[in-house]
Parts: sequence; C-alpha cells; structure tokens
Amino acid sequence: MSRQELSLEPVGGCCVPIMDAALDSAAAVEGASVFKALADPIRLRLMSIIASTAGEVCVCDLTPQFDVSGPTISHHLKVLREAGLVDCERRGTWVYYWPLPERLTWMSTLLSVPADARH
Amino acid sequence: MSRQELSLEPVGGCCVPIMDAALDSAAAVEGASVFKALADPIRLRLMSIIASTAGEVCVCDLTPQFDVSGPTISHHLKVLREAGLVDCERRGTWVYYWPLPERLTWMSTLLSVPADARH
DNA sequence: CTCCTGATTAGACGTAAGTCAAGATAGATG
DNA sequence: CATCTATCTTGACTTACGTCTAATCAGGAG
Repeated sequence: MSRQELSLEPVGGCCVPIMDAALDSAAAVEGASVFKALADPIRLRLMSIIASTAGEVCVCDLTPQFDVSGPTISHHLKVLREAGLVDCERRGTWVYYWPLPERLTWMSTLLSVPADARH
Repeated sequence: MSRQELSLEPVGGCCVPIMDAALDSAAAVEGASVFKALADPIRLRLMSIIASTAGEVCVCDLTPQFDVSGPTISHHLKVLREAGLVDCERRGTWVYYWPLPERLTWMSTLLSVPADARH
C-alpha cells in the first residue's frame, strides 16, 4: 500500500525557481505531472484536507465531505499517491492518509518569486 | 490584447498554506484552474521561459524552441493568459509576453510547508 | 491597394481524464 | 467458515484537452 506506483525521481534535483532559470524539456514533463495531480478541484481539496490535518486522515472522514461516489474519491487519492504527494496505510478496516511535504516544497520553491520581482 | 479573458478574482484572497487550513469547495475550483494552466509540459516550460527572461519575450523566439506548430503554442499562451499568469502586447508585427508574478506567489504560498513540517 | 510575414482563431480529430455502477479485496467478528 | 463493512479495482460512458490544417487578422513594405 505504501509502495510508489509511479516514478518518484527527485523531479529535477529540487530546485531552482522558474524566474531564475527555464526548465528543460524533460524537467517540464516531470514537473507538469505533479501540477496535474493538483489540477482537479477534488484532488486539490483532498490534498488540502490531508495536509492541514495533523497526523493522518481516515478515508471514511474524507468521502462524506464530497458529492462524488466512493470509487471516485479512491481514484483521486490514487492519483495523489502516484504523484508522491501523500501516502497511506491500512489499519484494520480503515485506510489512513498523510501528506508527503517534499513535493509541496518542491513546487513551492519552483513557483517562488524573488521579493524584488513582486508586482 | 491585454484584457483578461477569464475571471481573475483574487483567488480566495491570497492566501493561507494548505498545511494550515483546508480549502473550501469554491476555493478549490478556483485554485485548481490555476494549477491546470501549469499542468502541461509545454505550458510549464513556456511559463518558465517567460518568467526567467528579464523583461519580455517575443513569440517568435518562443515557437522555435518547441516541436509543435505555431497555433499550438498560441493556444497554450492563451491558456496561460486566461489563468492570469502572463500578459502580452503586440508591437508592430510581433507579440511580446511577460510574467504576472502575483499568481505564482499565490501558488507558492499555498504550497509552502512550515520549516518544522519538512520530512 | 497588394503582397508578405507573424500571430491568432476556427473546426476537426484522437486520446486522456473524471465519473459511476458493479464486482473484488482486506480485515473484523461471530 | 459465513457475513458484514470499508476500500479499491474494473469496465463503460462522456466530456475535456492537445494537436493539426486551413482560414483569418494585424501591421509593415513596396
């Protein structure tokens, strides 16, 4: 359950802000795949709920907060897992998810704007 | 040319990191649309080229760096424009693009991870 | 005005992505 | 073992997205 289904390479060696240096083609492919994982409203909100919860969250507490079916939530959680943004563990009947902050830090750095370039 | 084709509301009033507070449904929809704009390798690389260039970039210097047709580049630039990530201006025969750092800052803050939560 | 060049728009096409219902799996309990 | 609950997987369906060619638009030059 906690194995990573997709490539989880360092994503370009983390990381120079795009305002400092342009990405090459390969880095763009890898980077875009992480953005894609957060490019859906349900996934972005799932990520924010998981990330803002200290410790971990049970799927059974996640599903009722959305208007879509259980399988759909399960699908979105899998996408977040494959992107390296969360991990999970089954304990008894329930499955618990927690955030993996490394990728968030990577994206945040990539998008960071030098103070003197703001506005 | 520099009009904004889509809603460019403040995107949730910019901005609390997702590790501090979960997004509500409406904020997630709006936020996901910005991530979607960078969720394509060509757009992410276009954005990084535009952002890393001091001043502005001519479309004529952008297109040759990619293996897709001119109209495709034009389409991707439009998506970035509608997401509020870049703006442009025609001067004579050529069109120039520059970054709008506000949205980058917003995303970067949203994804930022408190130092004590890293790893 | 006419022609040429750079850029965008329109429309068509194929693939990818989100959703659901139905079935499968994991584990607890009797 | 059988049964029940929580979660995930499968397969089908529909819509969204990236790409192209062809056509259009904006400006400069002759």
